[in-house]
Amino acid sequence: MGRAPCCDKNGLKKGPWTTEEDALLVDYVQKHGTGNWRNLPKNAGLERCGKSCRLRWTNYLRPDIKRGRFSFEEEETIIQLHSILGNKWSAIAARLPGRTDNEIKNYWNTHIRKRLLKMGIDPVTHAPRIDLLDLSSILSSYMCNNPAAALLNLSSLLSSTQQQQPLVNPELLRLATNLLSIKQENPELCSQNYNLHDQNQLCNSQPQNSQVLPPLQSHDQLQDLIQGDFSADVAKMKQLMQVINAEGYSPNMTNFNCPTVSQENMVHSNLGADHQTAVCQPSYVPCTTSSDPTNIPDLPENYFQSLNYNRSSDFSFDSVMSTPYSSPTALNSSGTYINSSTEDEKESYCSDWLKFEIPESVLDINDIM
DNA sequence: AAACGCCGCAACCGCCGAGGT
DNA sequence: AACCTCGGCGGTTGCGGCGTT
Repeated sequence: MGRAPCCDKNGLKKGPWTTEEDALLVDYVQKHGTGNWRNLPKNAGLERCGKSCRLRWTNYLRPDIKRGRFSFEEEETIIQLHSILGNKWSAIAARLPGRTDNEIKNYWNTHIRKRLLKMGIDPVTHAPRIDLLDLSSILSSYMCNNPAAALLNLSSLLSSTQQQQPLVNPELLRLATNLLSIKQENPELCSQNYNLHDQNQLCNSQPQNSQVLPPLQSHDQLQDLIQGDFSADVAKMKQLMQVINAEGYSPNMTNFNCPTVSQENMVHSNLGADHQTAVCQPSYVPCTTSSDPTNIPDLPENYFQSLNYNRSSDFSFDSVMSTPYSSPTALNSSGTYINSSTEDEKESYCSDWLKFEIPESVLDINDIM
């Protein structure tokens, strides 16, 4: 079966449209309307395939097409809709008058996607990148004596790194694996030497009380048990945990099974084949626009909790992250994102466009569902 | 001024589902 | 049921413009 290629290799013209061709197409459509695209080029005197004509018309020549730069509101809408609809460009376009799916798709791929990546936000899931949160989840699971959860997190992390580009620094993964294996093999040791102290320190204490590291006698015992160069790993892990802890990195993060999506941000949708799919409803964290990097706007109480990181966090993400195909730009000490290119500077209203409410007129969830 | 590389966007490609015969 | 046409969609490509060296 299958169907013959629309554009066949029949000597039909391909490539950019000339103004003459545009004029012929516009003239024909204005007189006869669209429909039966296959016969249209012949009737209009065009040496193009119908598909090419249709695309040219819908993406470029249609009179109601709005051209030019996307407005702030349009960007907001696109991002929000994409978080719900995914790459359903036509569905997104249907809610943006004057914009075509192709245009939105291009704009997403060339601007928004890159910007989200730079901010450490996964443009697919609209959640903070897993390497920023899952590793911390593993670490906290470990430190809170929950090796099962830690292993679960770690295995999912490992499988994701095998399928795609590595999202997590392999060295840190190895470190986490090492610690987990120690804990598995010697639970009593770990509970003696880390758990008693660490559970208080990491799970129950306030950040400001967490500067003290666990006693180090465990270190020697660990080395006795583990042949090889593990001391550096322990030191690194301690250092990492100290940073996480001292900086108040998510004191509530010990039990998040879904580290990137809070319950209040879940929207139930029946998009796609699944009848009831939970979809992330993101609420992004604004960065600051002003030159003052400490100027963090007031936010709802649960704003940062929804992302599972603390407002005061300046956990050094870059130190944890490897750099997939598009490496995020470093956060500075106040969580402001540092843009380097002129284009980024030009578009550095990144702060506000990350926090928004979508107009109900644009997004009627009933429509989508 | 020329060469080079990057980026954005228009256009193409291949697949799918709906509907007709 | 099988086959075909058509419109539509998402992913990808390739070219032209622009900035940098």
